[in-house]
Amino acid sequence: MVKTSTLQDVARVANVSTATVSRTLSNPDVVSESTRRRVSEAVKVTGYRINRAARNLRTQRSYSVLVLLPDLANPFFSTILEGISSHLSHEGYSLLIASTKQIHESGERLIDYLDDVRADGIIILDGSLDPQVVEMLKDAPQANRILFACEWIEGTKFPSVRCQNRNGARTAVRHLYELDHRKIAHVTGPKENVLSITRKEAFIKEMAQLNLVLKPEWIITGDFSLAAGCLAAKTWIEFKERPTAVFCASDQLAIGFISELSRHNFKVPRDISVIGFDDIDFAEQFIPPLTSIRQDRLMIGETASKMLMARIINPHDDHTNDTAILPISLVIRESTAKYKT
Amino acid sequence: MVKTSTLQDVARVANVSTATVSRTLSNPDVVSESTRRRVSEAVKVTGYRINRAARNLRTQRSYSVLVLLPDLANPFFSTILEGISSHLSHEGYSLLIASTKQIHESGERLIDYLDDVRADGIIILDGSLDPQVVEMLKDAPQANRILFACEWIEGTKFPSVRCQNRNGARTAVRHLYELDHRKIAHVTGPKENVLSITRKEAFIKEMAQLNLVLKPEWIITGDFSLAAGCLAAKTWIEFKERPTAVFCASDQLAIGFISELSRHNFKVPRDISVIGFDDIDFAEQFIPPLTSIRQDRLMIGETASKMLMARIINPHDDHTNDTAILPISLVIRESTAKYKT
DNA sequence: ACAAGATATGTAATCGATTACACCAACTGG
DNA sequence: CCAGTTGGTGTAATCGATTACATATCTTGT
Repeated sequence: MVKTSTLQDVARVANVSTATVSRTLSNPDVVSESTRRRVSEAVKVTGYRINRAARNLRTQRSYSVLVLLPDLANPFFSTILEGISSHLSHEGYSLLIASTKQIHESGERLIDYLDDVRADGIIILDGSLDPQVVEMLKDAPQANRILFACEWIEGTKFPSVRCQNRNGARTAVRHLYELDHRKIAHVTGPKENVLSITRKEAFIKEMAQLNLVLKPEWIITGDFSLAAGCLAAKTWIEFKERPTAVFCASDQLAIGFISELSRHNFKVPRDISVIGFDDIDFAEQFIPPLTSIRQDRLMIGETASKMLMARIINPHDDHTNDTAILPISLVIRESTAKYKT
Repeated sequence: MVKTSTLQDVARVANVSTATVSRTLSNPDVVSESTRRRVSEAVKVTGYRINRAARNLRTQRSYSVLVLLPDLANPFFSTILEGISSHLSHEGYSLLIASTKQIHESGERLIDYLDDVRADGIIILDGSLDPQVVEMLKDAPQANRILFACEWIEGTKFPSVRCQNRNGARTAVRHLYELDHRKIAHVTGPKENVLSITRKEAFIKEMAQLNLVLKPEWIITGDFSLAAGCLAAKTWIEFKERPTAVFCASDQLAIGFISELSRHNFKVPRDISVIGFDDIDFAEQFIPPLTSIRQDRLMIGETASKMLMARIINPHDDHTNDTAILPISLVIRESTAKYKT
């Protein structure tokens, strides 16, 4: 450990008290012009750097936010993180990361992060968290420093940031409908997942709205992954009556689906039109470039960070049920095409 | 802020001093069996949670490690993070994340992160950091708590974890050679990047070794991105004499390359064999599935974390020039094929 | 039976920043 | 000319865990 200079050192050099130095740094308006100059000079001379542990202890805050992901290795989250990170660092906050897997393994309780003065708030990007864990959080007084992003937990009061999932599903179906598709399948995310459920419901509703026939087997349960997309493709191939289009609940599913088809010499969009959800980076570069429902992940991250920050800084305002729902957009590329009989 | 119980509270309940409680928790062997039981009981009753800020202040450590990335949104890094994260959390350490972009923007100096007692160590995943910034680090006494992973900075003594970059390039060229390719191009990463340079040099050397002709224009400068891959493809199309195979310095380059070709009705591997580097998740699902040089990113992360931890815990051992070089492997898929005249 | 060591525990200083409170000087208005 | 206000600064307590040192009790060997 290397000795760095402390407030005391600065105070000595500037010939003022530590209180004055502290004030100068955190609230410059209350000190006189001349003191401000002397202190600034002293800070420069001594190379003073604040000791965060000391400040954290005294103020009972950590000036950092924890983000929980189900799986760090999933590229879907990285842009969201980028959004969170840039806003936090702008506010002088640090970003802590943990995966929910590890939380379970290590037996730590989520609330501990808040109790420990390790994090001032938590952003959860995993709606499939153990309900038991969430239950414990719900009534805790610290619960107002927790926020869900992308996913959320139905029936709880935690604030959340998400995209227009229903509208996304509706838009996808409409797009296919306008391309003259009438037999449309859907590959879902994980069975219990809120996103899966929301998108599936909206899909079914829109199909009904448009008076389209929807055979039950055309809804194929997946799990957002490439592998599940491959499986779904195999299912599609086996159908006697094949839908001419499919709405996949994630781009990864769509990409897996198309890959598997091409292994069996089917072509997209010649044999089937495929639309994904998310518009991940690869969607554009995939062959064929993937038509998708775009979520602005950077904005999701930023919005989440801003909302959480507001709650941290102003804990007594009533933020109950704050929910931000961000717009989606349809990005038309080459995996969908006019249906030709 | 919610009042949580402190060491004092536990001490009162267990009817011992705070010193004893502290010892019981951090060094159970030195207290008697009966005290241990009483304290454990008291901890349970009071719901005691350690206050990290207090411990950090007293011990002058933060029990956290900072990882610096050039770009959080790049999926290449996420698996490495997963590896780091799982090891750190296992050791009771927290993971802080920041992107080097922000470092530059905010004008913060790297060393500040260490001084602030915000991090006990730093893992840098960005070899293209401003040399000036690195220069400042070099002679600092805290320098032994910095480690590079994947990338590194030539000529400095910082320890690093990386893969066999030379061997990777050599293996790629060999693979193409064995498929009877004789005219082989190379798309590089960013000009100044150590990885680019290392792989390029190894590429050139191996071409010479095999007595292959290498026209200067066959080495196309890129930057690891999808977009650069597209550009490189355009360059290839323009060649009067087209190489029959290309070694791309990253999978993203390779995927961009192939995508662009297919937009111009070229087919891989019919018209050209393409091999990438990294073996990212998408490589397998791409069409055609990508032949690539595989790096075990999980292991890179874990190894980096372990090495750094050793230095943090045992700062006086001499770790100078520690370098771990992890093996690569050739993953043959369908983007490379026998050359047919 | 007693010195010397081992074992278990308590006392209190300490890490470094923040901030309530006290204080003083300078100014204002009647 | 003085009470009251304002602005600027200092004093010292405080946040909660760790740990050097002191103390007390118990072994053990001779």
